[in-house]
Amino acid sequence: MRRDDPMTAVGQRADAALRLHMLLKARLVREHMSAFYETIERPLAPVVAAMEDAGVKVDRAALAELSRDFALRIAELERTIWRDVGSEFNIGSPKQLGDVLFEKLQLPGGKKGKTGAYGTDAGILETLAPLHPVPAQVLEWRQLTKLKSTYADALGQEIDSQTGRVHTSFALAATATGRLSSSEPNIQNIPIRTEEGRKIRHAFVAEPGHLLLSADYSQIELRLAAHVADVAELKQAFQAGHDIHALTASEVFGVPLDRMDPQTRRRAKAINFGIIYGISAFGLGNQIGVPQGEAAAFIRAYFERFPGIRAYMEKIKAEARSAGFVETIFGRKCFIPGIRDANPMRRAGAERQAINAPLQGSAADIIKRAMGRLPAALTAAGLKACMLLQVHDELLFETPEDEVEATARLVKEVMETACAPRCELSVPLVVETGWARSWDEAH
DNA sequence: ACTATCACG
DNA sequence: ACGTACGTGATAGTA
Repeated sequence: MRRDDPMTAVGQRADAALRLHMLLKARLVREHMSAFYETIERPLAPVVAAMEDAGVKVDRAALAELSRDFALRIAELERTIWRDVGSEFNIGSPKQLGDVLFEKLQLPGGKKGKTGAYGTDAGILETLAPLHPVPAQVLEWRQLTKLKSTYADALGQEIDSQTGRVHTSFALAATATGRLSSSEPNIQNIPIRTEEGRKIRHAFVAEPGHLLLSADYSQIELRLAAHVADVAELKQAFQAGHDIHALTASEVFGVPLDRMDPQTRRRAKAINFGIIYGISAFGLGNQIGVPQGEAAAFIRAYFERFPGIRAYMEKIKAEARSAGFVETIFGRKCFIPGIRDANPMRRAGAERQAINAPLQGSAADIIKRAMGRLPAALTAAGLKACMLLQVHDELLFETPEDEVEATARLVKEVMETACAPRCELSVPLVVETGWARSWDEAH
């Protein structure tokens, strides 16, 4: 474009967008991704735009009260920690904390990382907790400062003073697997796992006369693993609605189902997570607190019971090596850049990505497909529900109180049949729904 | 700008 | 011997 071209700035932008469109469309055709794009991605854009525009109501006063409560408890913990250490220091400085724990208090632990700093993350502090009161106090201090700074304070600043709502930005093409991401503020990492954290989630509420409806896929990635690896026993367990972690525990550890204990089931659950992540003995051992050798034995036992899973992992790694990418059930390509790396460690990391990406990515395809269909389905049913948020395997709606049950039934149906008719699964998808005035109670 | 940490699925 | 669980984003400290 010449500088003296009479075209306006707006016209130049439109021209650039048109050229970019032609370029990208040609690439979609060349790579046979047009149908995928038109089915999954393009219908999603207006849906996500409407979600961003709608926002979600957050109780500013509740967050402010939490902030004050957290501040008091943080200050008290700070005094206790300083007293037990015998000096004042910045607890939020990993450097100073490392010096305190491993030099001043002489707790056992080593340097690590290329920076030569002491590690002080939650796993390490948990290991040290039986030896001294300070590590557990620091863990609680960290939890409360996280909740205060990231959620009670920063999230509170994002609330629109007119509407009382927060409006996130969803990125549709930011991740390697096809998931959405959320930022400014990120509403895909709102606390839920601890009682204190749930107090934050409790501040996400419905307008008067309305309810928040949550619908989430149950164990979707594990179901997809059973499907793509074609493991008869796992598929049957999902078809029968059995407890999959208990079944895994029974098979791997030889404990009869009617005598299953929580500890054994918890280990099996960690193994199942490991399968989705592209399991390693180090990672599993670290997660469940057993030596790497013991974890390796668990993995061997698992593969003996479910040889189809191992076969699938070998197949998908070979596919990634030859093509440089793996595919989801709807045909999305997930590129695996390090798969031919000469460095064994980096290559192993890429192999875990190759195992995980089709599972995480297929789950992303499925929920995107459901999201693309839901607005029209709701309208056709005469329901006024508004889709607000997506958190990877969960959708959150705001509905008039008297429509919530009908909406829940419709949403569940659309989500559970999201694969049809293009790619039928050999395992059922199950969606659980719940509703309440607040997001935490809707679960 | 980078690192460590931690919130979520 | 090495040193890793998969995918994100926000905050505070460090340099």
